[in-house]
Amino acid sequence: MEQPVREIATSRKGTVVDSVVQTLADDIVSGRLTPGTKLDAQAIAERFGVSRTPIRETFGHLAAMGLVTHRPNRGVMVATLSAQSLGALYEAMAELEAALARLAALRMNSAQREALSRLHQESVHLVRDGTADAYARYNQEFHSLIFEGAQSPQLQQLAEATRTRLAPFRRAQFRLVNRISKSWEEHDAIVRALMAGDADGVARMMRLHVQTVSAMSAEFVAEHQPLTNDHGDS
Amino acid sequence: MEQPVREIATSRKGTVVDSVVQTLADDIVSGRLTPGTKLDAQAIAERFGVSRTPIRETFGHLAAMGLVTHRPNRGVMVATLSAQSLGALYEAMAELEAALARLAALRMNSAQREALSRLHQESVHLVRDGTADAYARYNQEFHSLIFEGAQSPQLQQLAEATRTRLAPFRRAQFRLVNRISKSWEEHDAIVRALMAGDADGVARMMRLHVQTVSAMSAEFVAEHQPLTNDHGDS
DNA sequence: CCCCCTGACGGTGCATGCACCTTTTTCCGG
DNA sequence: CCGGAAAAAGGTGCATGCACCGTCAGGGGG
Repeated sequence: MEQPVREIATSRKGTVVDSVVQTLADDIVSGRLTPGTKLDAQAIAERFGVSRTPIRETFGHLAAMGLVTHRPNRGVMVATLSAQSLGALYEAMAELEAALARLAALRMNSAQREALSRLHQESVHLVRDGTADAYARYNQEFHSLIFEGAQSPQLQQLAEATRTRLAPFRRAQFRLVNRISKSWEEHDAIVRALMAGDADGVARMMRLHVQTVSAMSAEFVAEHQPLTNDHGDS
Repeated sequence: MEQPVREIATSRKGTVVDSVVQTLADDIVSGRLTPGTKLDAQAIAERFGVSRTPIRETFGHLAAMGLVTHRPNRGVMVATLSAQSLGALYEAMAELEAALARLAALRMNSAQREALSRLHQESVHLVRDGTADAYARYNQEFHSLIFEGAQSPQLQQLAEATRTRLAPFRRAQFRLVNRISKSWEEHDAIVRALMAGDADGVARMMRLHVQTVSAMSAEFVAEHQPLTNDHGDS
């Protein structure tokens, strides 16, 4: 037996298990592990050069995040979502983002408003000649700035957790035709209302914006991902 | 050495650890374990007649719920919240409940509206001659009916999780003078707006209602609980 | 007298081993 | 040849043991 290849870069951590959580969560969020994939505790343990005990703990964390589902005595697999569960998650996301946007409209200081406005304006060119990835990065930053502007750490955390759960299913929504330009226009309306201090208007627009994304994503999933029944397949 | 007394009632479940999670979570939520209490893995293991391994996993679950904080190599303790963290949590709760109330106003069917209205009307007498506990139970039921009426499972779950996190700190807010009658009046306004289908109004009132509870709770905590320093944690 | 270093102690984090549950394969009856 | 039951194989859940880290007490140096 040759020594196993440890993926953990620096062992200077106070926690071995958290590294694995980070890595696996990123694998799922980034799509390297697709929904439905079964996670073999032994294989992962060997992959990280640790025993199964911390891996089991890792699975617990991932399950708590909703990234994997855990059936007793039957292992864990990357979470799959039925169409309605996905819709429910998006609805939650829409309400969370609407609430955060409303608070942001009430609380952002001038520097933050400036930063948001600048980011948004500088992204105009992405609409015409940006890649889906580049726009996705801008989009992420846009929403993050609003999250921070809301100055509501717990609500922000809930939104980010929900965003993480949704990540495996939002993979490539910006590839849909015209989605980028529509998205940018929605952002534009949001920015203008936010600058004007129209809190309720911002909330309403943000809710609609996320709902639109939801519809797009559902469409995309329906086209590209044959199944997604909650559990129990074959 | 007599055999350890197992607290787990029936062992006919599919998960030994979940029982412990349930029990400990309930101990914390109900106040039997107060914030700041250190949890000794060995003692708990013996108490439930199991080894430390599943207890460690249990701790992970509780930490994920935010009920305990986990310092690496230094054990876990029942979560304490600083005043500002508590405020942030209540703010999140207010926004979640407002969103749920708004959806409930849009989606509740007549049977659900009827049930809510009846519950609320039948609780009138609690204002004058009910105990704090009795009113707390009605209050719980009131909010639960609205949660269900919103028909948004994910958002409901977030709200319930947040409610659970807050539980250790809301212990006896209804003991404050006049709180019960004020609370009932707020509920009354909410019910009337909800029956009228005024979604935005319901949301606004619910947000204010929870914020009021927040202020009461903060006051109560300030009076009865000397300290609570914390540090955020996943 | 106070501070810091050091050694012992307690407790956590992880490895390993074993029992049970699930699943699959095989064998027998129909 | 096919269906079902029983046994084997694989994997999960938990117990136990050990190494490392954090904490605290005691002693030596400043």
